[in-house]
Amino acid sequence: MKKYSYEYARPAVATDIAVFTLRGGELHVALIRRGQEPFKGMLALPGGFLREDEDLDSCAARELHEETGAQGARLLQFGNFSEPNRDPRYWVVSVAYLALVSAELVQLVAGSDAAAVEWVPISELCHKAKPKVVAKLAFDHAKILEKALTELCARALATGIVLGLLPEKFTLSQMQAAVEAIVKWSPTGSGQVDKRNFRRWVTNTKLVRKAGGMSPTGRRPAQLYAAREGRK
Amino acid sequence: MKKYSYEYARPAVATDIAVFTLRGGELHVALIRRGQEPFKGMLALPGGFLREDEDLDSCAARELHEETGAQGARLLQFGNFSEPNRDPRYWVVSVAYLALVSAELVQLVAGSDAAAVEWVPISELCHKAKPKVVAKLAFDHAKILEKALTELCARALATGIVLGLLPEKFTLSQMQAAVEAIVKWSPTGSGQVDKRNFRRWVTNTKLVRKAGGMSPTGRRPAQLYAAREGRK
DNA sequence: CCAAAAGTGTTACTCGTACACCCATGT
DNA sequence: ACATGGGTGTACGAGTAACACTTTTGG
Repeated sequence: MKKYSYEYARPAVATDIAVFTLRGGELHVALIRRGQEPFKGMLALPGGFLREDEDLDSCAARELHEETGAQGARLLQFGNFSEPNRDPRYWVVSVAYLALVSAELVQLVAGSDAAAVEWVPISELCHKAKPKVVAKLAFDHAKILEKALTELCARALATGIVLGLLPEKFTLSQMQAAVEAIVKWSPTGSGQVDKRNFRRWVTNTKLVRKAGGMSPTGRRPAQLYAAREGRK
Repeated sequence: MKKYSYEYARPAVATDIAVFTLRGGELHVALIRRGQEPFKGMLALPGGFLREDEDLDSCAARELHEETGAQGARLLQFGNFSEPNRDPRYWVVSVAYLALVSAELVQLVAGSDAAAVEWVPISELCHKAKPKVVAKLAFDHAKILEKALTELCARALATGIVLGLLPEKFTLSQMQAAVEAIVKWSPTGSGQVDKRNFRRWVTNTKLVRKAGGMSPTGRRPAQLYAAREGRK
């Protein structure tokens, strides 16, 4: 059964992914209800082990696809977790990613270990609009999620990362709502973004282009935009 | 001989460290002349394998100490390198660190594989004041060093990272020279720092404190400063 | 007295931020 | 007609970047 032998001890290397999406205007993260010990019944981040024929980014993309069906999403590596006994079973080093997916394009599927994947609102995991995760998660995943949230907040405005939360075409109001749903969890965040400043910022940084057409949702129709090529 | 067996393949996990210092006003990096195949005779970054009782940061600190004698230096994790065949011998995933040490406090020592450690000026590895590494290094270490340099440039001014290059007490001119020795390799860098702006910046950000005493070096004596506690 | 590095303020500009009103449409 | 979200410009303050001369010492 144990087919792989080495002269020195080696850790298993895994990627853990904090997959975020927007549902009903609220930021959610995809979590797995563990079906086995250890931490049976607890929530954990999806993830899986690195294979010999892939690098870490490919591994994260593969796991993301296997567990959410999402393809080509924005993936961002943000940290390594290597404390010796973070997994009670055996030695595991995890590389943590965060991913942003558009709820419309995703269907959660049961993972390879037949555990259920669910969208959990951040508000159920953190209290008081701070990135402090108070919920109990399996392994050190509370710590990982906390760092993911912190990274996400820090980069929400700096890069075009929010675009991952949006459908292919979107209005600027939707985009602003997405940013606000993120920065709500910022440690320093007021949680409010000025509409005119946001629109000036978004047109200066050439992250989006007019996509033509109007959205008939709401009262007055709004211009549709799309992410500019170069960074899907 | 092969005492460790696992059900699935596992990579060896290593840390590779780009150790920078200042010698004669020039930025140098510590490299090992490999004594064995593969890449025998070529230069490589120092590094070593993760042990079961330590996390990645400890591993990097240990390797740094073993190969340079430096202790308590500033270590910054900046990337993972996991391409499947980056090591021709077997499967290795590397976590890359950069470290800044003060030349005065360091004695390079031969590593465990009895290979020689040498300080190599960046100007011998890169041409044209850009962080592009043109020298041939073992494995993918040119790529790693390139990313290390890019990170270093990006953070030279943003954080107190340069303080690692300086002795315990230093003058502001020395500190500015250290910053300039780094940003010289910046992709966007003019390579010049304004003296008055630098001094205002360094006193606003409370990174240093007056250490008392004057340096007799140079013509007119200069105030001595030291890194403020909280961040050595 | 001359060479060489230390030390010191002000101005212009850019960027971020705060703020209020009219417009187009569906009901 | 009115309620709802879409869309627009300006003024102030903070932070950044450009700029030159006097001071202190050793030779």
